Amino acid sequence: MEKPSIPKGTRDFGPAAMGKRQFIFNTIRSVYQKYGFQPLETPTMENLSVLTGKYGDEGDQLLFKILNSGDYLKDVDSAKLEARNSKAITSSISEKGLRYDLTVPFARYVVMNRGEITFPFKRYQIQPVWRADRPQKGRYREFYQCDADVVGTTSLLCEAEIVMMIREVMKGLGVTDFTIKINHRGVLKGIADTIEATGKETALYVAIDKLDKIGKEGVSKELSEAGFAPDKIELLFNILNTTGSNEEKRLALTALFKSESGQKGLSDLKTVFDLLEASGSNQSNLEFDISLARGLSYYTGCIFEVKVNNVAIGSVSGGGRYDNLTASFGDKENLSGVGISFGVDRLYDVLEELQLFPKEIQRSSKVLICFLDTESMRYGLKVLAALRAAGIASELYPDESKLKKQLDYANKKMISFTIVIGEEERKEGKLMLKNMDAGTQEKVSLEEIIKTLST
RNA sequence: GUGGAUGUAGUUCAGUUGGUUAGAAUGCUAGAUUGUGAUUCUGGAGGUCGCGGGUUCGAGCCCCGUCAUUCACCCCA
Repeated sequence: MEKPSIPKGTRDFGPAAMGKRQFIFNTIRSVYQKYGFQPLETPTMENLSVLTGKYGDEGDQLLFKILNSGDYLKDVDSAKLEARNSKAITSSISEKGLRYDLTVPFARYVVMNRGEITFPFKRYQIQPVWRADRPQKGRYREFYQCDADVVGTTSLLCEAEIVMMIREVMKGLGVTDFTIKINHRGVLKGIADTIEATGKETALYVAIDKLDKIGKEGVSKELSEAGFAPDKIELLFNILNTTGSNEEKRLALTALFKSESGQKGLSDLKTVFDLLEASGSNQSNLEFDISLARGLSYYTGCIFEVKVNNVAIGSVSGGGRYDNLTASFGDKENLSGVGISFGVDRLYDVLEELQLFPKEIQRSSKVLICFLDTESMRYGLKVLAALRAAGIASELYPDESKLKKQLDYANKKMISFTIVIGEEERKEGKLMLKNMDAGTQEKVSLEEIIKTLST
């Protein structure tokens, strides 16, 4: 027998891990619902025609494809098959793939159901996605995303609410030291226009996005290799060196940018900041980061990224506004959308590292009923029913074993109370309640136990 | 897709310039304790040293290949 294993980059989640994961899911879900988002689920697999071409060439390579059922080689062009040309025959042997993110399936859903949807449509979606890249720290082939998006409005209130939701989620998780980075694709375009990088925007954005990672020297090296002149690179760093408050940076760039898209980006950001102020929210944890670019090619307006400070892991959340998404599904009236996505798996690693998981979530039953003889077990069944009727998570040890073993079981399951039932207790009509954390015990009535454990 | 590191008990790891029967801690299990756990004491089970080949009188250790894990790059949650 071969040793069993699971595919690279996938994980099992045992009871301890699930308690922690559900804490994260519940926190995010309740914030989303509080802001008026409604749940949506889409299929694990999509038709490849939906997925391909939405994530760029790199993204297409990272799609997991599903082999057609049945005699999948029957209709394949034999010349291509003979030539071992995998790419050329992919379309004939596979027509479905696993979803790569939640935004594209959402856009697909909106286009398919737009007759029935009331706009602006606010939906949240918590489901796993799959990417076929090589796993590393904080990076998996199967992982969960928690998305919230609004489509059908260009109002910048959505952007402001995204900032507020991020703050609430982080607060609910107990994370205090974090930074919400915000930028705008228009600002990036403004930089590109200012240093006359027309046609080389992508190389520029990719390079400056790495600023905090590889530093000024790394970025200028990369840019000169991409054909940027030294004086342009110098000009770029003059812009990126803009310091001060969000407002100061915005004013400095407003004076500098000549292009329309640059000014549009700055005025959008001003509106978002104003809306936050008007909501009674300040700009704490919010940083206008001129060098923030983000990879996904479909963002067109504001872009977000959330970093937990002093933890060596990539961003735990990201998002932005996209204007052209439904257009790629042949939608004539192009809908604008804006959204945010939290990476549960990374949040998990962060909370683990900072030891922020509440202790209670790891508990299962609140009380374990132990018994010493057959008759006491039957007596315990009534106690068990009464406890459950009172809404107290409880269980009865199923086997007739030594008390030692039963208590050991309670310890391992981190059950904080046990009830011991023997001949004495049956006669007296009282139960021995034992606090497993303190090590104390006393004989009390069932009513008193229910009262104690209900709090 | 590119490059580096690591594979020894369920887990975390020792293992000398290559030398006889591969160890520890922890966990598991049974007992000391027939009504009291997380402390203590005693016993027990548990290993194809990732896999395949090579060098050697002799390989856990050296060499080659392979697979797996992991870190970094590209890209990304």
